[in-house]
Amino acid sequence: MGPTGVGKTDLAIELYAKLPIRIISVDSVQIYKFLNIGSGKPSKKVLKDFPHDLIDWIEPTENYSTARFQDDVVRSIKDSFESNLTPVLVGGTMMYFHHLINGISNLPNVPKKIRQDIEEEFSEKGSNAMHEHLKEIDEKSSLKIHPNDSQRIKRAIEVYKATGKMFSQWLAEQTVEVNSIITDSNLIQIAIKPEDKQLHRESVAKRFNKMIDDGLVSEVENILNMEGMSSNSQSMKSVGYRQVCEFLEGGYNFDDMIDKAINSTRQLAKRQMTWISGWSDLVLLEKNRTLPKSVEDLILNNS
RNA sequence: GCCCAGAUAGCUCAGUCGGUAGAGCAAAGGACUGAAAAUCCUUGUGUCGGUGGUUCGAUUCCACCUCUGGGCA
Repeated sequence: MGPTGVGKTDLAIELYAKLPIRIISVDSVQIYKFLNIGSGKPSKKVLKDFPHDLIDWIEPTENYSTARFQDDVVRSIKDSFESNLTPVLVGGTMMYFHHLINGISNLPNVPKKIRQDIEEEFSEKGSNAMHEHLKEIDEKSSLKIHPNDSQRIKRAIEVYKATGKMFSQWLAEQTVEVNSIITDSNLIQIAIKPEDKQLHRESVAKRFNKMIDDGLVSEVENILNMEGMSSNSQSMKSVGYRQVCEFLEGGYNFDDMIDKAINSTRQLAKRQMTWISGWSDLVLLEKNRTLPKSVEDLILNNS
């Protein structure tokens, strides 16, 4: 794991070349088909020679979630062990890693309709009024969630609407269990962090400019033209895609779009680093450092 | 050359009827239970262009200078 643009894929590929492993992607954007350039997805050729699970896994019109990821990744890890390959999970979606390792409550699905209704109500009434509403139905959650935090307010309300039970109640009752596939495994957690902050800032800018040169704008145009797609789709909310959509809709000029996208990418990397700095049991690698020998030994012993 | 406007935080700008200043963005730190590349929280930052004058006190008023726009020649 590690922030965007530190070379996680390269390291995984290197391992794949010499050890019996299976690469599983932990990336909430590369999971979408057609989001190639802007997600930093490995090329078709690389993916053919070094197959990754959970890349090109769902349509860009779909909504994905942490919960769905937990199911998908556990299945993938099982398959991997069954074929005598050590699963190597690679990616930067830190919350997916977090819940895989620490578990997540088993909560019921919320029907689409309810979510849409709340969405509408929200844009009518605004965040503070909805927070007041949450306070009436589920005070405990309202205390934990900041009145500006629209997303978490919506989530708490939708769970209540769908089940008649408070979100806080669900969390209290549903004990969080870590999947046995994790507790039974010999787990090594490795993070790559940028060797130098300033250098990483620059490489993020370079990387985005290269995405533009590689045709990110037309990639986004093509995706938006697909049946059922719009700039409101969840997949188009991700860094880079969001700013290009805004540019195509006339909100930003070209140069502003590039600046905003680079900034957002840096902010993303910072948030990813916040996860990492509080992470326990982590082997920390600087960029360009090779894996410790112990990791290779473990993989060999596993299989 | 003349006239006008401007010069304040890293950037864009607000403001001080004279008592040394504040927004947005950026930055730094943090949170994170089905959108997480999402969503949100907290916190700085200053020779107020330079020199002099008036004043108890000037970033604020005045003069000159420098620079940057725009207009007229």
